[in-house]
This record gives sequence, structure tokens and C-alpha cells, in this order.
Amino acid sequence: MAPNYPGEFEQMVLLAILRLEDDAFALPVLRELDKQAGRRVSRGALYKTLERLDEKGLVEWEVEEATPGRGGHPRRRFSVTPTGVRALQTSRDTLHRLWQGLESVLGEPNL
Amino acid sequence: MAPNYPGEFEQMVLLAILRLEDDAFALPVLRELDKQAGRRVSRGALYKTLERLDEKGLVEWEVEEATPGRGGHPRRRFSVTPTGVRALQTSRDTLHRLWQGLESVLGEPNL
DNA sequence: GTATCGATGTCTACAATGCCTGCATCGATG
DNA sequence: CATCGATGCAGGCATTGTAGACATCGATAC
Repeated sequence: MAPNYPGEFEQMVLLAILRLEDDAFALPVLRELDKQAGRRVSRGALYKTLERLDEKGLVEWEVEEATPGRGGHPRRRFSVTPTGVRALQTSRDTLHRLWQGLESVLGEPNL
Repeated sequence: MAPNYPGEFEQMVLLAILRLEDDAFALPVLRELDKQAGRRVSRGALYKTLERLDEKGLVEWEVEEATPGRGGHPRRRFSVTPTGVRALQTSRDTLHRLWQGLESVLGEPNL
């Protein structure tokens, strides 16, 4: 069974979900990606990605019934599974390893 | 025109080239990826990636004439262009921003 | 010298991921 | 009712990731 590396965008989606905690619905995820990563993607793109992450068992969700207050449609609250967290840790560690020793070329992280 | 984000594997290839400095030929890059990132890919896969990185202007190379000592075929010494370095910095900074504040979930980097 | 091997590079093809447009639903609002 | 905003889904194309087969040419093994 291949290790199945999440792609770059998939990782960002996972991270955005973690950051949003209880507010991880599709649209907020989109805004978070825009704000933190400067990444503007369409809803379709995001839903496809979430679907794939689900197939790989990296995210899950619970449906929240319509809040009559505003809008009013069932929506999904996403969360990262333990497997997803592990995947994130692994790729973070890998990148750290590769960055290690390249400070003189890349400079220090600029947050 | 889209910003043109390098994919995950492309980034790893760029990093491996930087790490190898003067020894950044195709086969050593392959070994470096295996060693540092646990990523075993075929030569074909790597060459394709290098070709794409070249088209995007992220890498360049100079041909080294055959060293009669061992083997003896012209080979290419790859290097990352300034544009490539900038692309790496950008995606590293983006990831750092997304990781920021998630230490309690992801733990500290394990190198 | 011939079979084979290792280092190099190319080509073709396919699978996985990234990304968009368009369609549909349903409250709320004018 | 017409329309708008929030939500979700389906279809499809583009980009990236990856493998395998093919070819060359020294060096070494027999």
C-alpha cells in the first residue's frame, strides 16, 4: 500500500480546518485559505478536495441542521481525523528535515 | 495569470538540489530524496519533474562532459534559479503561517 | 570479444491532484 | 414572485506525480 502523500493544497485544507476548530464549515475554510495562504479557490475545488480527503480517511464531518437565523441549510462541520493529524505531522517533519541546513540560502522564515 | 505554485514533489526536488550543491546530478537527487524524505521515485518521474521545473524557470543546469574515470556520459548538474529560491521561500512562509498556533495539536517538529 | 552492468537520458502513458463552471435547493427579502 | 446569499453536487479539463520501456556508452566479467 502506497504511503499516499497528501498534496500541497490538501495539506492546506487540513490545516485550515484545524485552525478554525468549531467553525470549520466549507465557506469559512475558503476564507481562511484566502486570508492565511492567499489562496483563492472556487467552492467546487474545495468540495472535491474534501471529498478526496474523506476517501483517504483524513477528514470527517457531522451535519449541522439548518440554523434558521441566517441562510438555513444543513451544512457540514469538518474535522481532521487522527490519521489526518499524523499525516500533517509527517509531512511537516519531512519538510523541516529538507529545510534543515539551508538557512543560508533561504533565509529565516518570514511570517 | 496564476501565481503558479510548485507542487509538493517539485518543492522537494528543489530542496534536494539545494542541499546537494555541486553534486546535484539526477541520480544523487534521487538518493537524497530517498534518504531525507523517504520518497522513492523512478528516474523517469524525476526527469519529468525536472523538465517541468525548467519550463517554469525554477531550475537550470549545465552539462558536464563525461568524466572518463567512472561511467563516462555527459550529465547535467542542476541548480535552482533565483526564481526557484523565491518560490521555495514563499511556500515555506505560507506553511509556517498555517502551522502557527497549532503546536498544541501537532506537537513540536520531530526531526 | 561478447555478455552484462551501471550511469545517464528520453519517450509514452496513465493516475492523482488541483481547479473551474454550472446547476440545484431553500430560506429571506423586496 | 424575482432575486440573493449560503450550501452542496456533478462533470470535466489542466497540472502534477509516477512508472516502465528503450537507448547509449564506458567498464568489467567471462
